Amino acid sequence: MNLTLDRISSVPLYAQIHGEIRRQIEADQLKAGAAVPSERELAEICKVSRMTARQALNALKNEGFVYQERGIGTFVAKRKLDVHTRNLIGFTEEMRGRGLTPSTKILLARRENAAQEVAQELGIETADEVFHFQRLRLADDSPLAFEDAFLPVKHFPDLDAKNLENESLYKILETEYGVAMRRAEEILEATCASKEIARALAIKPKSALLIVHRVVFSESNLAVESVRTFYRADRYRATFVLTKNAV
Amino acid sequence: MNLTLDRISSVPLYAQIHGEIRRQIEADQLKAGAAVPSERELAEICKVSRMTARQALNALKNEGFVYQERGIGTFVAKRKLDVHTRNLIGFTEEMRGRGLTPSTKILLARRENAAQEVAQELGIETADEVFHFQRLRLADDSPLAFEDAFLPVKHFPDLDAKNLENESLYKILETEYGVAMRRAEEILEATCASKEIARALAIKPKSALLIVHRVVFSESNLAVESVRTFYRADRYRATFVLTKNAV
DNA sequence: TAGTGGTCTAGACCACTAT
DNA sequence: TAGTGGTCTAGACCACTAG
Repeated sequence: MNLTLDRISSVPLYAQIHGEIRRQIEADQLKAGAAVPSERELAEICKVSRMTARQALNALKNEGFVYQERGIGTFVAKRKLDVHTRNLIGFTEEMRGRGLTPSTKILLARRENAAQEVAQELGIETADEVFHFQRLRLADDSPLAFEDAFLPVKHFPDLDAKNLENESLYKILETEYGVAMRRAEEILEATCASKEIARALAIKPKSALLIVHRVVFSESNLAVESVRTFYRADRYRATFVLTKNAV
Repeated sequence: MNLTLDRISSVPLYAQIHGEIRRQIEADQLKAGAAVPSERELAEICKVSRMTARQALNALKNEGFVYQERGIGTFVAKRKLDVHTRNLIGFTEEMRGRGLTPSTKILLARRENAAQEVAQELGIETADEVFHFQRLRLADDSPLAFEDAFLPVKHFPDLDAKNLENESLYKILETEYGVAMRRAEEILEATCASKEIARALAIKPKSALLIVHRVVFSESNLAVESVRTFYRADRYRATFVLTKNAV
């Protein structure tokens, strides 16, 4: 295990350690079942306290990359299902992680007054304006999902003037408005495609769709986006890692 | 905030603090938006170190119950979607959490040799035996899901002799075999009901179904169960809370 | 300036596992 | 007995926010 830390960097030490080990697991340099340095070893290698090393391993454990056995050690977890750790990331990032090339076609982009349900989800008034975007999401140039998104205008003035077709929305919010995503609530359900959505996605009506309804919150707990994504069931499956006691 | 800890208990202090605050939030004694004691205050109240208080708040944050703002404080998060924190729990526990009465009808319970895919998911050989259970899951006496589950025989001898109809499977594994669940990988997808499943669930063929494919791992990283659950889309939606940097 | 959360240290004791 | 992870302490400095 070879690990050099940048102590001047603003990136916390535990995050550097976490990132390096995760990189080695993803690059298969640390193979499934292999031992990861123990907390005390890692602390010694990196010249940090045990608590800092522990924090790095804890994050890896919560992401499902390693597991720990008391009295024995820390080991790289075997993935049984093809689970891409589904963090809080946008479409663009997720598709790249799956080795696909994402692209987007904007079908609708306008300002409107918030419908009651949307206003409630975003924590705003129905008199307030929202951006309403409908986007067709493609992977390797073939339709994958239809997206219906709402964002509050007051927090993102002129968002509709940005290049939404080629830039990741979450990236724009972070770089242009300084709003970073922190948390999301998701509801997943199944349905059959309506004629309109079937046409947009180039599938037969009544084909199965996976609906992901997501409300995204910023670092300061602002509801930033309410979005429903209708995925073609034949091309998309959502993956999660669940852990007990995510402490 | 009124918090008394049992220092003799085997339950860790941070878990007691976490549990008590979570209880108050779920009972609406701590209302959305309300301030939770700061880390230092909580440490003072409970007579623990700040790191211990912090560990309790961290768990609440990862579960989406609170959010923290640097320089300001810790607050109870507003839930926008009707998200029941979907931890690593079984059907029985989940339904009770949703205020429904779960019941189960066993359709199939036998031993068989593991199919290749199942063997791979459970990390066993195809020559090894598995229990194969098919169960109809009901909520408030109405069909909700069809379940197809596989567990390795060698780790759970005589499991088929247990009372699977009335007891939670996960509870049996824990109390009878000392195997506690720690982690699961899940894949969610949408499909249309086949004739057989439609009949079992009392819905029309080709109705939408939500499939949850789950592989569950124990504390010692044993693959304990591979299960596919076919939920009626009209009666079930899966909910998640995602957080960035689950450290 | 006072208070907050974010990070980090250098220890400690415990229960557990393997040899 | 030696090593592991789980828990806990009593501090410290930092960047940030509010009044």
